[in-house]
Amino acid sequence: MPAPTLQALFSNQPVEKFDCGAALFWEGDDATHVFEVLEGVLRIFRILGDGRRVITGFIYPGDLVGVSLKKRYLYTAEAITPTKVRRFTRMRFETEINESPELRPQLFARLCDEMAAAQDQMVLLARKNAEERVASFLLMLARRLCQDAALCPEIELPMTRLDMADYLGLTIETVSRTMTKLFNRKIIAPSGRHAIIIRNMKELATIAGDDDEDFRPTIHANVHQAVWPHA
Amino acid sequence: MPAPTLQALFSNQPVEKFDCGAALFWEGDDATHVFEVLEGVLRIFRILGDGRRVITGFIYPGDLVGVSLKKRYLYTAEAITPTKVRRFTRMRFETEINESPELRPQLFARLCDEMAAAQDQMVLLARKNAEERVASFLLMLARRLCQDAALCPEIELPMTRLDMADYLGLTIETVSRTMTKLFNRKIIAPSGRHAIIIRNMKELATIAGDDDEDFRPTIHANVHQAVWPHA
DNA sequence: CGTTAACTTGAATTTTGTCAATGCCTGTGG
DNA sequence: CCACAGGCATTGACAAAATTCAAGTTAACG
Repeated sequence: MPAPTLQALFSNQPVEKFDCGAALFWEGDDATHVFEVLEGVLRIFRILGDGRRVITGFIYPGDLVGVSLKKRYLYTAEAITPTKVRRFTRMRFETEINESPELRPQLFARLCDEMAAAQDQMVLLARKNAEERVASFLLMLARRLCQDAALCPEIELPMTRLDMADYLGLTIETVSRTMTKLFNRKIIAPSGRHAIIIRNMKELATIAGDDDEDFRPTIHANVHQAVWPHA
Repeated sequence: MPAPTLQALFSNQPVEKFDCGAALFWEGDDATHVFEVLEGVLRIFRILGDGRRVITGFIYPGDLVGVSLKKRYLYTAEAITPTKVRRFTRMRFETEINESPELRPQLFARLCDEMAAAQDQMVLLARKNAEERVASFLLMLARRLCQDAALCPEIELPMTRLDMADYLGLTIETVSRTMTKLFNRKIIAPSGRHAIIIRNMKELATIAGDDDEDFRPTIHANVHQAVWPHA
């Protein structure tokens, strides 16, 4: 018996295909299934009452969708490219996880990664300007798409500019202008509309602010001394 | 033997006190312990290289801190008010969780709640304006501090305006101005500097956009048809 | 009761969003 | 294989929202 992994768990399930724009599930649907993505890219998003859309993540092959949830899905998952997935019922998935001491920590680790990504995104949305957001985004893709980013500077952007905007909390125009600026500064180069080449990874990282996001213990200590008066 | 709960798990650990401004741990520290908060309020935050601060959450009694993590803490946790906590070593905590089929789903549920909160926050930061952000924040506190919000309209705000600003992705001035507007419109009333009274919960919820954040399936279907040209 | 930090308010500036027009891929059909 | 249509992306001019800078005001604590 091979070492049980999350991938292996799904490997006997039939493969399903989704076309561009097709939804795996909708926000508010009963959370009945968990999916593993084999091929393709998905966007997961929520929509406010007046139509504003927020993309909370992009899903790539190897990722799971629909795990970290409640009774109902908290977001819609939609294919950006032709996509292949395998699925489990939620109940069966939970049983399998619960019964396997090997699988549990794997799932836990994934949730922690997801949480870490969510926090990075909160930092981006709360305090980074347009240029920093776009740079951070491109850098994240670069890191996700290949381990040694220096080796494969070409990055595919399967999502539209509108997707990027709704992920970065910007408008499509601001994303476009910011990309143009990065092109002009030779930090990236266009490679068709849906790919770029990173020409200056170091500079991109500097702009993104991913360089030295480090804490500086001596400083914080007395800066933010909040006082609780009604003790 | 009583039904095992996460609270009970900590109940034999000694109680530790932290003063205002004291840190339980720093971003980047080895993640050695998990904490349960008994009393007080904490802020958890990260700092960018140039000093910009992002508060990713406020922690109240009953919450756990330091769980959803990697080798190192991803954020600093600092007491906003005099705080009492109990702690476990991470290792011992993991063992206990792993050995208890009752505790595991409880922890899992908490992580899912945390993930859901993180997504709400991403929506807030990506697409809501200042007024919506502040209203959402006050509403969240109201819901957290008492079940039936109508019954206890007074809400304590132990954090400073700067804390609120760094949580909401705004400046301290914008938070102040927005609060003033809500005061003038009689939606909330000040109760000292560190508490408010909600005078019109319904209106506050409308402003926050928490009313009808519902999906409208018929609309999305063909709106965001991204195309993948390089198939 | 005075000192100091926190908060509020105002005016000017900057960034990003909005609206509108143009340009360019991409996929389709001749 | 090429021409064309339609969506997507880019660009520009203007408007709006939030930030920045600069005083003032208030409230907590010694």
